[in-house]
Amino acid sequence: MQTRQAYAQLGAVSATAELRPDSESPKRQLVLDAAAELFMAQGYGAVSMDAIARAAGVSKATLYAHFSSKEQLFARIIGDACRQKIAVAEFLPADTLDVQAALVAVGGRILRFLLEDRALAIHRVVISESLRFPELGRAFFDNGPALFRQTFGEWLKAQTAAGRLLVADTDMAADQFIGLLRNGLYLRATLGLAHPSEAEIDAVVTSAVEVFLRAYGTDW
Amino acid sequence: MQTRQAYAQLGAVSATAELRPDSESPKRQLVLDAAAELFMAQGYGAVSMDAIARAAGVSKATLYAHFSSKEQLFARIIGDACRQKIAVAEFLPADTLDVQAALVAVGGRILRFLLEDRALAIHRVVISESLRFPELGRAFFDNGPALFRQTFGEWLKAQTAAGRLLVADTDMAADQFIGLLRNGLYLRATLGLAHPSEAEIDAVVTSAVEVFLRAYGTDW
DNA sequence: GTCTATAGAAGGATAGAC
DNA sequence: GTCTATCCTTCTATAGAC
Repeated sequence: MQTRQAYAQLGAVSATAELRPDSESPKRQLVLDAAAELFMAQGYGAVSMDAIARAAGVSKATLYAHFSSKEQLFARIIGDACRQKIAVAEFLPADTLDVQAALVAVGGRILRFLLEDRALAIHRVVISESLRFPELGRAFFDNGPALFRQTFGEWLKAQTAAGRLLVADTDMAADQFIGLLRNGLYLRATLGLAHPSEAEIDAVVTSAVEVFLRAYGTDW
Repeated sequence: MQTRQAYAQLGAVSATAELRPDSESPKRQLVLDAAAELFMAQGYGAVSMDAIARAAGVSKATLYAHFSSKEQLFARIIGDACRQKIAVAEFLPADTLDVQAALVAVGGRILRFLLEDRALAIHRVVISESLRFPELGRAFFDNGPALFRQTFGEWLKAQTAAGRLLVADTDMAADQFIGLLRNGLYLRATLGLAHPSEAEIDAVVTSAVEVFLRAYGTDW
């Protein structure tokens, strides 16, 4: 049985593989991995093709045999990363009676995902280079925040129909839920100032759900 | 009468001057202005010292006579920008009876400030370069979000003492208010995807205040 | 496909004249 | 202080051998 799996992406996750099972060339994959690592850690400008070739253990000529330019390689790497998925829907059970528990579960999942090193790196890179590569900003937004907003918005609508929530503007409410999660803690992590503790994360999630339910709950 | 003016900075605003009335050299100021413009528009890596000299109308040698390196010039420009102030306190009247109106006023002010081209540019640059220049991330955070959180948090505390709000954790609540404002609309602007309309801004502010008051108000 | 070697351009920084 | 001219390094990209 093939279950319908709804995914919503919020940034990216894990390696750059999988989307391309045609791993024809092993060296090609070495280049992709090395480039992903370097670009995400340091951004476009700070990484040279020499550095990528060195890290991948191939020559520059080989690198250029597979990718026609630095820009193309970068766009490919980050574009792919933006299309990686995070399973969110499975944290949104359609038949839950405990809305609060569901929100805490999905909120914790989202915030922890956003705080992962890789997600932070992609967020940084996309913001930095969205002017030079406008298609990346679009890919990131469409596959990340916009997709989540739709998935979560539909769940809010269903919960409202079931009488467990009172949400009129589901897009706005979904954005607000994210906003409540992605607060000062997240900003600090984005700026590389501090890795938040599990306790801090839990506190943010708990409080966010509380605020959200006071605004949109039926029994508060 | 010299009124006490509390300021909280959220990113930066306007030119890079003022902090340095010792505008000894006119050329020095030309360099600072040109560098600020270019760095904010394109980031550190994409801007060359040649380009700055050209835009400022001076030679590279003159540029290096005033600033010892590209890194130093960049850190100086962005560091100064992070210390620019936005007046927030004047939008937080201590004696207001209408909490909702006060929140709408300060919320609109904050969101519109954050959406200014210059504030967006600084936010982008600081995020991009916070790994290469850790002191910038710190300066931005301390002079921006952290300062606002303190100012706004104190106001929330006063309102709670006056019985007009019910806020226990003022830091958390202040962060949440910002988070409610800085949602999908802001992200879209950060990525250069769309300049939000005044109507959209107003809608976000209104809804944010509504949620905030349902969570922390006394008569909702 | 893969390598070594290098062309050709651009960038950061400086020397030396004025 | 300011300029012109230039050094040296690094970068992207490619030629040519294997």
